[in-house]
Amino acid sequence: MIGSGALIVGLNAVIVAVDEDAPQLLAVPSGEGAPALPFGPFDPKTHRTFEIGLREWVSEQAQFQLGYVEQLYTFGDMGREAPLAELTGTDGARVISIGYLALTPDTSNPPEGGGVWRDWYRFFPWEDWRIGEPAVIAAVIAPALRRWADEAGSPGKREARRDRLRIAFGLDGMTWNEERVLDRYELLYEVGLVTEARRDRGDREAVPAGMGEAMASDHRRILATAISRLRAKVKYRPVVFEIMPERFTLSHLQRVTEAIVGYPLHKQNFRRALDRSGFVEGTGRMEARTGGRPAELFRFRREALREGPASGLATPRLNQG
Amino acid sequence: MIGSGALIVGLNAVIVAVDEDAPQLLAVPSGEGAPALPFGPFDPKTHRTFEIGLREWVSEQAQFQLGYVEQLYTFGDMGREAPLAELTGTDGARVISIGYLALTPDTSNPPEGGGVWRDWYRFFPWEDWRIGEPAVIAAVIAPALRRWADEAGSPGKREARRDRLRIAFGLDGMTWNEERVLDRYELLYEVGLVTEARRDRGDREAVPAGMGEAMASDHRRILATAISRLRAKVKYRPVVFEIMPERFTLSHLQRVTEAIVGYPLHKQNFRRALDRSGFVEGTGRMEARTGGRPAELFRFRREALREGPASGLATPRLNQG
DNA sequence: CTCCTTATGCTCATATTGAGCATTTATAGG
DNA sequence: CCTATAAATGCTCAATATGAGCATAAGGAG
Repeated sequence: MIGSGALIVGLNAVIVAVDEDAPQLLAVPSGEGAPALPFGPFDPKTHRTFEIGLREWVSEQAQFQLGYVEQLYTFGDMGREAPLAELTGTDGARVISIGYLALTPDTSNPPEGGGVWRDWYRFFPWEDWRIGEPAVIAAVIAPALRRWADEAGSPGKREARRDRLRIAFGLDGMTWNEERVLDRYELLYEVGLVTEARRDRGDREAVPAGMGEAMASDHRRILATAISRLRAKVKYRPVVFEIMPERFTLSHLQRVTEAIVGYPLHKQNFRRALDRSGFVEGTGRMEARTGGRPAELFRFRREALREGPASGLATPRLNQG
Repeated sequence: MIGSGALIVGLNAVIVAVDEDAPQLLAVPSGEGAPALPFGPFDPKTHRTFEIGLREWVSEQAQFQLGYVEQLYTFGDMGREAPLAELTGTDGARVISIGYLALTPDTSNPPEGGGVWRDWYRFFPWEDWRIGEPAVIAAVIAPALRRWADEAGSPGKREARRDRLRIAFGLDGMTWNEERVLDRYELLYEVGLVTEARRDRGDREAVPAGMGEAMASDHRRILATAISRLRAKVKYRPVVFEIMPERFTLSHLQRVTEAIVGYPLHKQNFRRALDRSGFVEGTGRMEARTGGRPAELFRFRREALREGPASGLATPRLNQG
């Protein structure tokens, strides 16, 4: 056990794969029961860089090679450690976590080490707009947030709170911005609508139903950061292909993209833009689909990265439900 | 002195202001002579969050309040510490730096603590395309990079190196992407064209002229990260206003934006887009300019943040020299 | 009073987007 | 073999957004 005042640097990985259409996240069990993100200590003596350290313990623990890896953010607020103590075996020390986003096309093998793949929308039900606005927003979130805004001390604060919730959740005619995943989570935390918020202040009362599954420590915040980053990134870098199999149909690519951004896309326009981007090329082979005309199998053209200026996939929103 | 094996977490701030038109950076002297970024240790006992810690020592050391602050990246590669030892008084310990970008409109007072404002292009001459392609690219960088590519062991590696330099520097007809500041710096470091690269491997031979001023430790890399981030961010968030004075002319705003992105903008189109964005409003007051028709003074409409979906300034490139 | 300089206004041709309609090509069931 | 269905693809059209440039307006300096 390490005494208080000490500083521990850990690495947390949000490992994302995709199972046909749902975005999947590698979760490991934690002592408390709430799922956690894979966590590994950073050892300054043996790890030359963070990324090397990360790849090393992931491949050790989960028997699993990471492909694309990107640093997200470093989390170090006081108060993170208590819930982590059990998980990391460090008691009282300040724990800093460097969060990483990792993408892999490899979802087949349920990885070793007790990890399981979990649909990320299980933790963020309000983020999935693929089949329209999630009911929990109108039923639970919006009313609770408005109540919270009304309770503010001064008229000025009330206005500030109202602005904040309108921007975060696209209420009152403002448009929903799918990239504000972290803003929304932090707002819900502050208002006390997610389990972690109550747990962290010792309140054992349950939150309303539909607010998603809690995670250990501040891992849900880290996941929110990862989703925000990934949703932004698909639009300016062809990262989706890091989680696609070698060959895929355009519909599959669309389903995966939709799963990431969280809203339905206009099929024809998605294809038109994809076509212009030059990111994919047909293989001539067909997929033996279920029902309907067979689709051609495409593959990612890595060369495209060298050609144009770096851009990602267009995500033409499909309006109307 | 702290023994090796220990881990120190520090905070580095890239503090940016703008002096009429040049982007300015707060630099402090380091023991070696090369300028450094302000650095402060992170104390887990007293700092509740990184950001609080950062603001605290900056205001203490530089007598100076930070406005906008954003975490950039956490740097921890082995080998950073040697050059830092002198600067931080820690010898042999592994030093991790959490880099922050801070913006302030306050450039007037040369801050306390020995810091000075420095034009950031002094460290990155090849990044300033405001008056056309910097001569050093064709004269020094491109030939050296091509030589490096030709020296690669296998044809495959040669091609990979060629691709890399073409993408990074927009050679051979590829377009220059102003956001790849970090890619370019890392490439130059790898090739040994910047002083830091040679210093870090004990080579005392000078680099070619025109490759910019070196900084302490890996601070130039941190600065490159900051510039990359800021160049990307101005396009999707109205962050420029964080370094503008309360009132400004549209030309001034344009000059500052140009200074950040590093290329000239098409004036009329810049204004048209700005106008549509609703970010600014005229104040009716005029600036007593030097030469030419007086310009109206504008101010940032903070309310605009609440209105549309979050976007930044359009940066319509002005083509032709 | 004229020229120079910078601020502003406007126009036009060309992409890019957002929405939908129309065809083509399999599979499943009489 | 013929027909209804389900997808995959192809195309069209109007509404915007973007890239370039011409034209005017308004001070200050000879």
